[in-house]
This record gives sequence, structure tokens and C-alpha cells, in this order.
Amino acid sequence: METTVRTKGERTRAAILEQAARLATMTGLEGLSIGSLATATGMSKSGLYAHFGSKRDLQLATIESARATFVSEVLRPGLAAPKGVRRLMAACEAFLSHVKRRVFPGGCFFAAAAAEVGTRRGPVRDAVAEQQRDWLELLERLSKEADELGELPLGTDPARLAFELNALLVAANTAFVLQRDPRTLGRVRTMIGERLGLVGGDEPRRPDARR
Amino acid sequence: METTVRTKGERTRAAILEQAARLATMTGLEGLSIGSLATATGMSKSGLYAHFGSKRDLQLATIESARATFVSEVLRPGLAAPKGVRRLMAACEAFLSHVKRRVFPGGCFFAAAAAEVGTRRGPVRDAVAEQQRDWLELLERLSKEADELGELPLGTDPARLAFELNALLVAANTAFVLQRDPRTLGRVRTMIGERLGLVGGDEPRRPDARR
DNA sequence: CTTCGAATAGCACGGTCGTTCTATTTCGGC
DNA sequence: GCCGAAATAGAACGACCGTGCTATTCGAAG
Repeated sequence: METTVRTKGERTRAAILEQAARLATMTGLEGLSIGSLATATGMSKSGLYAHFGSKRDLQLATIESARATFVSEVLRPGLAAPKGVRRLMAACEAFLSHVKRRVFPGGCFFAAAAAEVGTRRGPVRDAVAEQQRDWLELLERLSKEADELGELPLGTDPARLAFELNALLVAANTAFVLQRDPRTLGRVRTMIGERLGLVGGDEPRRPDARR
Repeated sequence: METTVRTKGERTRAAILEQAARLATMTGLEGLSIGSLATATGMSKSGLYAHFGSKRDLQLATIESARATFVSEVLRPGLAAPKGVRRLMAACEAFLSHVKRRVFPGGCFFAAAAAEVGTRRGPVRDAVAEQQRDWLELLERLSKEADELGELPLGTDPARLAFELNALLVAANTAFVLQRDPRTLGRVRTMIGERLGLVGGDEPRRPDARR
């Protein structure tokens, strides 16, 4: 797998997109203008524009860049944990961590993008919706794995659990961004931990009748 | 209380703001332009603009209008239910209903607005954040009332329950808008009903050891 | 019916937007 | 170090933005 970029053009292009993804979480994908992005990256408007055929292409490339960042900042560290409920918990913690560390200054890129382009149509919207689906399916897969290992309460529906977890994570992101209260992230981490039957340390507990 | 508007100016102003709130859920508060709003309301740009001193004022007035709509479409029907867990459930159902009925074409106005202006500062952001706080505090108050009536499981934290419910509602809104799947709203209604111990009909059940 | 203020329209402004064209600089293979 | 190609900059365009100014139309009180 080739991670490093070869030509200079690809390198600057990647740097532009990284900046674009960060900026887009504050101004929105539409509010992100070529001029402001050029200023932010220290380039001329046309020099920057030459890397993309149109603004739509820039938006799509920005989404792809944000997806890659999401993979390396959330998915990769999450999947590093041992299989089962701990991996599920690790994925949630990685999400909260990337919000707290302000990987994107406006919180989760896709939470912001989903709210913005959710009502439109076209490839930009589709790309955001697809990423949202993938993330939910991952949570569902991890939930199912944890369930099959018997680490979740009997009768737990993996799809429903995934929906609940995502709801809590996104709500934590929104509250953190909107109310500027960093304690929210810790509280939600606790809530999720209890929901998954992980109290205190990192040891999973066998489910019983009590919740 | 004076509900009807007196002068013609106030009437058209209210009509403009109603349209503005609906449009803003699709284009965003910033993407909402004076020209497009004028076209949508069949007015001239300057004729419309005369009702507001600036775009910021228009945005603030739009938020206030959306707040009023939210009150009459969600809070009022929700508070009509009998006190306790049924009122809490009714509030959640009223929220889901106003999303399903597309009171705002882009789903919940404040969910969209929060994601857009959450990172900025100034009075627009503050107004949105305040509405968000008020809504959460209402959910918390209703939760506390239900708890004091003994209709919730022992040891339930009203603030936490309110956070969970809001998270589920907003996630339902996002999924409905983004994935265009109307079944999501019904599923979340069921999830909330079970979470509150209301299964099948509308009768609250006494909490017991099982969840 | 008149009249005066309120409501709306017409028009123009500076600015920024996305986009294109052309010139200039910079890079990498020989 | 040269040279073709790739990368970047400069300038300009039409369109639309928010915002004022002035003229016109409308509505309600007398």
C-alpha cells in the first residue's frame, strides 16, 4: 500500500483537502469558498482551482479526504481493540476522542455535512449518506460480534444498539460543539460504558437480568 | 394574548419568516439569500429587505419564527397529554410527528441550525443554543415529573434520560432526512416507548427489576 | 373621497462568488 | 544544467450577494 504521495501536485492537493475538510466543519461544504481556501493555504485562487475541475469536484474530494481522516483517527484505533464488546467500546471512545482532540475544529465532519446536504440531491449528498451508512454498519457489525461472544444482554438487537450508540455519539458531538461543555464527552462515554455493561475498568461483564 | 397580527406589514413579515424558516432547513441560515427568499414570497428584494434592517436581523427573526412554530407544533400538543410518563412520551411523539409531517421540509429546524451555526459566534448562534437548552430542559422537567410519579425505573437520572431521548429524536430526524426512510421514525417511537416502559398501548407500567 | 404614512418596487453600488484564459514559475528526467 | 511538462499566479468575466436610495403604490383614518 502506497501511503506517501509522489508528485508535488498530489502533495499540495492532499494538503489543500486536509485544510478544506477542517474549514468545511466550520463554514459548511457550501460556505467553503475557493478564495478563502486559497488564502488559508497561501495559494492563489486559480492555482488552487487547477487541482479540481469544479467546486463540486472539490467538495467530493474534500469528503473523500475527511473519510480517510475518519478511518485513521477513529476506525483504525477502534479496530485495534480485542474483538467483542471492548472493540465496540473502543470505536465509540475513538469517536469521542477525535471530537475532543478537535481533529476537525467543528466536531465530527460527517455530522456537520449530513445536516447540511441531507436535504439536497446529487453526488455530494450521496457521498455523505454512504459514509453515514458505512459507519452505522460498522457499529452494527461490532455489536453483532459482541453479541455472538455473549458479551451483550440476551435479546439485544445489534442494529438497534448501533443506532442508539450512534445517536449518543452524535448528540455528544453536537452538545460539545454547541454548548462548549467538554464534560459532555466524558458523560456520554460513561453512559455508553454502562449501556454496554462495562463499568469502571475495561472488563466486560456477563449480562444478567438487571440492566 | 394577541395571536392575530394587526397591520398588513406584520402579516407579510410573518409570512416571509414562515417561508424563511422552511427554506432555511434546506439551504441553511447562511445559504438563505434575500433574493431567493424574495422570489419565493413573490416580493421584490428591496421590498422584502425593508422589513429587516440586515441579514442578521432576518436570521434572528427567522429563528424566532421557527421557535414559535416549534412551540405550537411540538410543545403544545406534547403538553396536552396527562402529566407523567405519558406527557413525556407525547412530547417525543409530537417531535417525531412534526418531522414526519414535514412542518419544515428539511426536518427539525434547530437540528439543522445547530449543526450549521454551532461553530460560529454571535447572537445567531446564541439564539440557536438557547433554544436547544430550553428543549433539553423541558425534556428533563418532564422526565423528573414522571420520575416523581414513580413511573420510571428506580434510580433514573432525569437529565440523563432527557439527553438520551433527545439523542434518539435527533438521530431519527437525521436518518429520516438523509436516508429517506420513513420507517425510521416509527422504529424510534417504539424504542422510546420501550425505554419509558410503555409497551403496546399508552398505559404506563410500574417499573420493576427487569428493564 | 381625500390624504398622509406605511408598504413595496426599481435601481445602482461595491464586493465576492465560481470559472476561464493566458503567462510565469518550478520541478524532475536526461 | 537543459528542457519539456507540471504547477502556480494574474487578470478578467458574468452572476449573485447584501445593502442603501428614491420613486411609486397601497391602505386606513378623517
